[in-house]
Amino acid sequence: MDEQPRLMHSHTGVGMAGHPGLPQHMQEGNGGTDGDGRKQDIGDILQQIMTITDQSLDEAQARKHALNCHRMKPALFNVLCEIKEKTVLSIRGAQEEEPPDPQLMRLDNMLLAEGVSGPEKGGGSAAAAAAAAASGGAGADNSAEHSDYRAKLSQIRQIYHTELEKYEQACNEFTTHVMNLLREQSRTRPISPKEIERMVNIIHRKFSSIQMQLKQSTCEAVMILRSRFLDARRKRRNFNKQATEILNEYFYSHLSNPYPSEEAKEELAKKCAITVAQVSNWFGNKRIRYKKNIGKFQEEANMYAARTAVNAANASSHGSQANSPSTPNSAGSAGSFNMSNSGDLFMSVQSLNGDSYQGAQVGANVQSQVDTLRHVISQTGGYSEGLTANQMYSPQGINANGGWQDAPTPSSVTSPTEGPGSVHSDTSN
DNA sequence: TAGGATGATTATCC
DNA sequence: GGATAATCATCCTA
Repeated sequence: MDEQPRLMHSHTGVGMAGHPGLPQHMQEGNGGTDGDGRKQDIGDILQQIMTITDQSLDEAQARKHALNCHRMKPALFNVLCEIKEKTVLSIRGAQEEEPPDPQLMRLDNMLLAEGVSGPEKGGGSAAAAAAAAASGGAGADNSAEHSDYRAKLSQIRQIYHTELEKYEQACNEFTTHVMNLLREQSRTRPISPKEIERMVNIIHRKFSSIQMQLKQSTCEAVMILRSRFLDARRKRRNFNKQATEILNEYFYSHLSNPYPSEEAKEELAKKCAITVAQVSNWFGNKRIRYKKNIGKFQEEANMYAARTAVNAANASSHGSQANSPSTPNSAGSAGSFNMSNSGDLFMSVQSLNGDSYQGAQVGANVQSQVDTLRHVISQTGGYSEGLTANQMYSPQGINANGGWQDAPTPSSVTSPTEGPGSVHSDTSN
């Protein structure tokens, strides 16, 4: 009991005496005989607390009960809470104000953008659509992959939400448990609501770090899925025969300047049921491959030239249809465009095997040219540089530098046609 | 199954 | 920004 005055002094020195937040009955304890009595009470309580650990369990329990029932306990408890709050918590509180984790924000944003978190809006169909658009592929072919992507994304979303729910549930349970424990303990030691709140925050932070791992894993899964989906765009499908023929017809009919305008590309794309980007790709590939191996493409060129000639012959034999003829494409060709202004197609025509176009409708004059040219070609081994005005087929569009000659870019696939029989070369013209 | 054909992608140039 | 050239990846056919 010798220590009692020292202890009291110590505590009052910290914040009891004259403390603005001190309860009225405690403040009154600074003077008077009643005050001396209360001091004695508080000293008593503190002494009991100090010695409680030295006692046996039963004794301690009994002492705890006695302390809990002590008439000065609430007052002392409040003071201790206040002291605690003003020292430890105020310091920690300042440190707790942390900015939001940028990594977590990135993950959240990504999950939101991919349609994994946030309200369900088609299971990330927007992302899939964007990916499909980026691929430039035709919609029909992508639809299967698209739905597959959505299904897998939906699966990821479901797993994510299930796990997230589990985490949240566990977090809530644990928080409740800890809060109950603290409330229980707050009967015997000063635990303020603020401290409990702080503890809850700590728990939430711990669980949110676990959630971040979940979010990270989910993001990785989405990225893998996305990359696989985008890789799928490399899986190409050959264009159908009809589309290839339409493109080839245009290419060989504009051989001197095989650079379709945007309009022409759009129209070709529409006719071929492919995208404009695919048309551009096709022409890019065709130009380079044609230039690299003209000889190889000669037969093909001849074939398309023949078709044009047939077209011309048809036009000729069926009277003047100069204003609206269409290229007699291969059977079943859905769309065709005028090849008339396509004089690159040589003065006359040649069939590869002689049987690809020799229909009854071929005009006699054309047939005659065919025969003549077939002869010439057979003598020259195909393409002959010696051919001049009546070149069957020549890489006339390519200049000495390996580039294409300058020629007006056709403004449209359906360019105005020339009169029947005007199958000629741009260069010769 | 090998090899050519072909659509797509990428780096580079103008 | 569009064209070219090289290359990749897949399709197709003998």
